[in-house]
Amino acid sequence: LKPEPYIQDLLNKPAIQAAPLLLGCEIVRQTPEGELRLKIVETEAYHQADPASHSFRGKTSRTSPMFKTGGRLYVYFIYGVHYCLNIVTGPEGVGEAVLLRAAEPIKGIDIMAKNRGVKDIHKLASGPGKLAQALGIKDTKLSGQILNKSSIWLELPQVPIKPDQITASARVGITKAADAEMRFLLKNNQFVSRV
DNA sequence: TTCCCGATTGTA
DNA sequence: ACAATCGGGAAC
Repeated sequence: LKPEPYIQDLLNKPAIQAAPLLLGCEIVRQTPEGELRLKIVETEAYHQADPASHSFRGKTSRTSPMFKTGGRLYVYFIYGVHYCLNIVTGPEGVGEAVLLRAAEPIKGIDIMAKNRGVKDIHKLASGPGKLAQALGIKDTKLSGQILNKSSIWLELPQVPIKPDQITASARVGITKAADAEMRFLLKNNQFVSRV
C-alpha cells in the first residue's frame, strides 16, 4: 500500500484540531474491483469529555479503538441499519475520533454507485452512512484496524486547504452537547450532507 | 435479562 | 413526518 508521509502528524492531534485538517484529504480503499477514492468535505469531532461521544462513558469493547493512538479506524453500527466510519486521533489512552460525514467521489465512481444502488454522484457519499456504504463497508471488521495496514488509507490534500475555506457548525443528529460547533465543512462544496 | 434509544436514510 | 432494524449499555 501507499506510503503516507505527514499524515501521522495530523492524526496525533486532538480530534477537535484534526477534524478540520482532514477536510480536503483523500480517503482511499483498495478493493478487488478497483481503487475507490474520495475527497473528504465534511467531518465531526468527538472527544472523551463530550457527552455526545461514544468514548464519554469510558472504554468498552465497541469503543476501544477510540482510545488507541491516532491512525486507526473506528466503525460502528447505528440505528440497526447503517455503518459509520471514523478516523481515530490523539494519543494512546484518550478516547477521541473524527466522524467522516461526507466526501466527493474522485475515482471508482462506478463501483461506489454499485455499492450504493444509486447513480447520482451527489448522493454517493453525502452522509456518514452513505460514505461507508460507498466504500463497501458492510460490518465492523475494519474497526480497530490501522490505516495503511488495512485496505484503507489517507492522503493529504493535492491542493492545501486554507482556513477561510472551512466552515464550522453544530453537529448533526445528536441531543447532548448539541450546541458545540464541532462539525466542519468545505465552504460551497456540493457534496456535503444535507441539513 | 429487560428496556431504551441512537454520531441515519429513504420513503410517504 | 416516520418506519426500518438491531446492538450497546444502563438498570433491574
